[in-house]
Amino acid sequence: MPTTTHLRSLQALELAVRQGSLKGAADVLGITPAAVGQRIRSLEDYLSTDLLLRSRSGLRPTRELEHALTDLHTAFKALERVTETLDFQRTREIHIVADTDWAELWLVPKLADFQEENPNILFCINGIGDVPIRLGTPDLRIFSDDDGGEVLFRDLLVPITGPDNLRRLADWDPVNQMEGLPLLHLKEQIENENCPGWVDWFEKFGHRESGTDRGVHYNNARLALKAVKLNVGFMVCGLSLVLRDLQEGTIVHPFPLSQHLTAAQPYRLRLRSGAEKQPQLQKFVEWLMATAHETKEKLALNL
Amino acid sequence: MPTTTHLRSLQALELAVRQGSLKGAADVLGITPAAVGQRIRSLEDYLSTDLLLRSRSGLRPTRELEHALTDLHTAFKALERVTETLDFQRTREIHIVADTDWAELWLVPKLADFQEENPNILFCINGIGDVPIRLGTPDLRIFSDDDGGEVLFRDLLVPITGPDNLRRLADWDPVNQMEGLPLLHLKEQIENENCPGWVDWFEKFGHRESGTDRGVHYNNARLALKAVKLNVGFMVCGLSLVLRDLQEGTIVHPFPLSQHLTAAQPYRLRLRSGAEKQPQLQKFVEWLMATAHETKEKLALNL
DNA sequence: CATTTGATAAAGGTTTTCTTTGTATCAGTA
DNA sequence: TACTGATACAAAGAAAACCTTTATCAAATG
Repeated sequence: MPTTTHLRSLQALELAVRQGSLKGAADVLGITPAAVGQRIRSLEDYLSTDLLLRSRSGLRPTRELEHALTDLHTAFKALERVTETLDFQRTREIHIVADTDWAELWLVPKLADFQEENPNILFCINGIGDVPIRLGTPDLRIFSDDDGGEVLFRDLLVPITGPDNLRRLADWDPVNQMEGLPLLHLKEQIENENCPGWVDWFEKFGHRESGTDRGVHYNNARLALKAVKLNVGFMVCGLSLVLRDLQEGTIVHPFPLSQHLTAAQPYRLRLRSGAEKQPQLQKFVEWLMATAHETKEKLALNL
Repeated sequence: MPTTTHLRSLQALELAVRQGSLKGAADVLGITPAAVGQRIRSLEDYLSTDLLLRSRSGLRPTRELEHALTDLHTAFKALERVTETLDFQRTREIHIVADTDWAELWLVPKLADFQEENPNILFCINGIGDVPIRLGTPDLRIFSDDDGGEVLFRDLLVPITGPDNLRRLADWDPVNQMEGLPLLHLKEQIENENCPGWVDWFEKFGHRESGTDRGVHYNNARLALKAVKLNVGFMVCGLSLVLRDLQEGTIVHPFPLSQHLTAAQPYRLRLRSGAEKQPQLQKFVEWLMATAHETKEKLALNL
């Protein structure tokens, strides 16, 4: 009962014949041509028979090999079907459920970098992305709550507005500078005890006394931010979510950043159990932690 | 185009299902059950799906796996055929052509030790053995000539006889002790210039003057040795070939071993080119050199 | 209840396998 | 013919996969 050895050699061999070149096989396998050559040579040595007639312009199986070729193809075609059935490609996907604002304004803009490095990893974030949503536990959950998980960073909440609105401030009441100006609120800031907004900010830093809870309510930060950029008014927003906008000048912070509130909870990352063993998630989490760390440092600089 | 990874895991998986136990698969693969478990677990981790329902009494594939099982079997059955076609089993064989006497009296008796350690390696020595002879170059050639190759040891040639014959010596001519006693010759000793026999021995050490080339001729040492043990007469024989017989007392050397001739050439080992890369030959050559070294030292002790 | 058998876990070591780097060879082209 | 680009080959060191060992645990067996 001969148990097959040199499986990887056989795989390389089969591919090399199919592709007609070591290079071709190497590309498919995602390794170097030299490695493919070594795989095949090692089998040839083991059998002490030549299997491939090599030439620059294409390969040919030797007679020895030719007799085995049909079975060889059969085998690896079958294995490919196994591969598909067992859903190997799932291991190329990452499914994330996260705080909407954070996902839209922090994660997604930065994700392009990661995907450039890892074009084969597909994402599904809050149900949308490269691949359709799946049933079952997502790979990662990222929220600003106290349910545990690894801390990414704790956000700062600061007032922002469109650049044109700065002028209006200057002309205004010298004591209560914000009095009467249009406020934008996030639904969450109103409803959620732990999500500080204008009310808390005015309470702490002054600048306005009346109607601190009045103004337009937005369902999510992305829309509110859009409005801010159109100079609709003033909002209190996670600094981490708008660092780039501030840098680019599409929005401004009318008060010193020292006048900020601190988020009740940091953003935390929770990994589906078992997920830490999957290579694509290892990569992604590593990148995520590093990128979050960058943000954390930028926030610290602005204190 | 998903290229299949974890080939060995899939192999282990397939075998485990077929055998119904990790242990069974391990035995077939020639590795430990723990290793089989690891192979399969690594795939399960990679896919983050269970594939096998383990229990002491048998394994069952999970539903996930069940769908892939047909293809999995197809694949590895096909690979087995490939294996056979490419003649993997040749790599379990060692084909030796060697000096007949050396093979029969030195190699074969010692070979049992090696085969005990390596029960899967099959031998064909001078056309006979576990497997039939093959066309083409044998893996090893071992002869006492000057055609090059690695030296095993140089034999000493000494007179031997059956234990009962010693008494006859004692009663005999005090000067020419061997005069008139029955001599056994090997055909080679007569025909081959470089194969010293009685003629050369008497010439060098005396003990007999007439008819040193007379007596019975044998085609090979094994038969002659058999006759010696039956006290048929006296022969000159390679010491290495009869060390054990001397030790056991089934034969004796009537003269001090210092009265020996030296073989014209040592035994030399020549490996078929390319053979050094085959694992079974590496093992065997290593064993052979070590064992030959032992013999060499025993010969040196007897000088 | 003791024993045996088989699965599991962790640690450590070994072997494979891969990448890197540099060279040689061939086919097509100027 | 010399040049150029693509490919195969070789060797060495690095990385990853793989295996063994040892010990533990649980079910099956006597």
